[in-house]
Amino acid sequence: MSSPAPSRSATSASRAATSASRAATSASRAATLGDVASEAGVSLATASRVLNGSRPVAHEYRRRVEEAAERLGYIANLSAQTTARGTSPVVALLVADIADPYFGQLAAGVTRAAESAGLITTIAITDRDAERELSLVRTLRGQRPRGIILATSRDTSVDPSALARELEAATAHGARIVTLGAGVAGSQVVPIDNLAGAEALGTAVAELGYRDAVIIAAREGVRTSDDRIAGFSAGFEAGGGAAPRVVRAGITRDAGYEAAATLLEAGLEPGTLLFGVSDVVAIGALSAVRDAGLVPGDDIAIAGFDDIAAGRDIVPGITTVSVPLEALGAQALEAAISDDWGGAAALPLEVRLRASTPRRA
Amino acid sequence: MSSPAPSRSATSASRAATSASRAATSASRAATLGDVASEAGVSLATASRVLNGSRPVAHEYRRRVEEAAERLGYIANLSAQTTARGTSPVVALLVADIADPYFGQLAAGVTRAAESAGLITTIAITDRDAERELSLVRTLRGQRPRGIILATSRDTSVDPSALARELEAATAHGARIVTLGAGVAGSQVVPIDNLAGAEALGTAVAELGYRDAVIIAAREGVRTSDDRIAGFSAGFEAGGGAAPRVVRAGITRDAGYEAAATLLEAGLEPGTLLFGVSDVVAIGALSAVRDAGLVPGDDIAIAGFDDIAAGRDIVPGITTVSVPLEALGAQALEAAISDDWGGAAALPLEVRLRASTPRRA
DNA sequence: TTGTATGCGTTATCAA
DNA sequence: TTGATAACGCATACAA
Repeated sequence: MSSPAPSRSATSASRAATSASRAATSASRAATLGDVASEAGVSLATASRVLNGSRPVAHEYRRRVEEAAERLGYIANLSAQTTARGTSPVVALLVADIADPYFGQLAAGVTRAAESAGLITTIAITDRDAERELSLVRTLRGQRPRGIILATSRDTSVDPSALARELEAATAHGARIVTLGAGVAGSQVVPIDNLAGAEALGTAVAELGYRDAVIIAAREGVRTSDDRIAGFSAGFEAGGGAAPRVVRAGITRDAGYEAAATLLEAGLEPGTLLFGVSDVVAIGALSAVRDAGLVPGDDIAIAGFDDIAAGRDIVPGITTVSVPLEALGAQALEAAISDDWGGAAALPLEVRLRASTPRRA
Repeated sequence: MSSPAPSRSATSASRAATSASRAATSASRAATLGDVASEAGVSLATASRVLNGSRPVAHEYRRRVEEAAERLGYIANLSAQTTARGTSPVVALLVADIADPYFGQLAAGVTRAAESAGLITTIAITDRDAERELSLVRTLRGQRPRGIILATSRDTSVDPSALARELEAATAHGARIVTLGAGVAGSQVVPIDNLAGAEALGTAVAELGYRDAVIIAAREGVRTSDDRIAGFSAGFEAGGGAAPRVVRAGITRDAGYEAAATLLEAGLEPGTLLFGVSDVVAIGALSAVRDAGLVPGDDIAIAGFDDIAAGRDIVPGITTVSVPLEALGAQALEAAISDDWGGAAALPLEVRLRASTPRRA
């Protein structure tokens, strides 16, 4: 240990020392491409070429640059790269509420696909507020993202022109706009056939013998909600059910709970079906039914939409329509980055009949 | 309509025309600060000063610049700003799995706080893979984020030095590192007192009369899991319970389900308590108990940890320890951006006794 | 108060 | 193949 290092390793030893002292004072400054170049004794251009593999570089130089970069812990400055290249490796994702499992699963799909495409995902939350969405798109536009994925509620009661303008501007920046579900002008859309799915559900529960249904939905204008109302009603009536009554509550678990509780207080015919326009709503409703001392399924039936993972552990199992959230997220990313995205057929949604809607005697 | 425009508005009319044609051909190029400056007839510097309000600018110029920016739909290029300023308005968030409600709630807390601080959140998923985490930190480092928040499992069986080096490098770039829960070298830590919380839980259930418990946990080395095991065991034994057996499964709902199913097949004494180290695990276990034809709570008791929102609708209610996820996320963001973050006391975790652990006769 | 000029870290063009 | 050097879009020190 006290013997001098063999001369062969003298160089690397001194380099290690350099690197160590660098690390010690490293709170100072991050290594730049210039640092790498001079450390390697080559020009800036050559270093750049090695590190992003654009053009051929002699083996020796390549090696020296790579070693220097390694030694310095060099990582390219993304912002500088972006300004120089004029294109950034980020996709922006707008969701209504990331704590909602629906959007969580969606985000997982987007993020996973993005990462495997070497892209970075930026996420923003609209809290279901159209103004907020607008301002967020505006902000995100500053990033010059490769794509913007809108997984937020379309609200038909809000003038879409402001958003459209903003999105058009983003398009001018080279971003590709993708909307999930109900599309928006000038965007590619990854369709979700809420109408057909809800109709199939309506038909299925009518076939089970239900004749009275109340739909717990979002305020009028929320596209997804409205489509599911329309689809369900059509299917339900076609199957012999009465026209469902619609209660405007909201699209959260608590909204579902409150709405159902209120309905129950006002008196609800046993055998009535409560259809929550999303699983979280249905789950809330189910809890309200139980808390009212009734048996969900037997006394009051429940159905939802989405088939979120969290629903698996609810008892009774909730009848719902499965939506392949992660796959849709991946599809959205695909649409956002591929040059020749021919559009996609809506992925099939499947009705899942479970114990929350037993066959009526 | 066919009459000529009054001369007063000629200018603005022609500008409108210009702007319109711009919009028409707008797929071409995004407006830059230079465009705004020349449109307003001022220098680049003046335009810049107006738009980021740094220094005083004459009213007239200010107005012209603002109007020009508005007309052109100008939004500053964030990358260019970042390279020029040397600091970026982004914080990076690393989570194990964004589809997991635990991380979803956490992410919501971080993102909300970030937005209200004018920051953009970048999100990445480690899938609980330490190597992946390392490479993600490396990638994110390229963004020169203001802060990096690690909400991923610390794994004591993995050599932390590589990650530490990477984080140190990020620090050199000016990023502040924040870890949630078990800290990592060189980072600020937003503590989660898993040990104390679990101990309180162990004590509480022992007090309820439980004497036998099995802990369903992650593989050895996952810090959060290990802490909860240790804490629970200590509390349980202190309260008179037998030393709990530990089953290594995983920290997902399915892992909880499988582990519990296996345990039940092998035979489990009635009155045994199953403690899942997180609610998702406990929820899975609860379903397994039910699927085995037993009554969760009465036959086999269940307890979890986290008090995730999705647990509210599970029946029986799951005894757990509440962790203020959103608040912790907000706290983490605070730590990541404030210059004088003095550290924080661990937020109090509270035991919530529910029907899944009835008092034993 | 305004404008000029320089710099930020990269990439890409053009000679050599 | 390599190296100067001019962009990229913006911020800012300095001069006017």
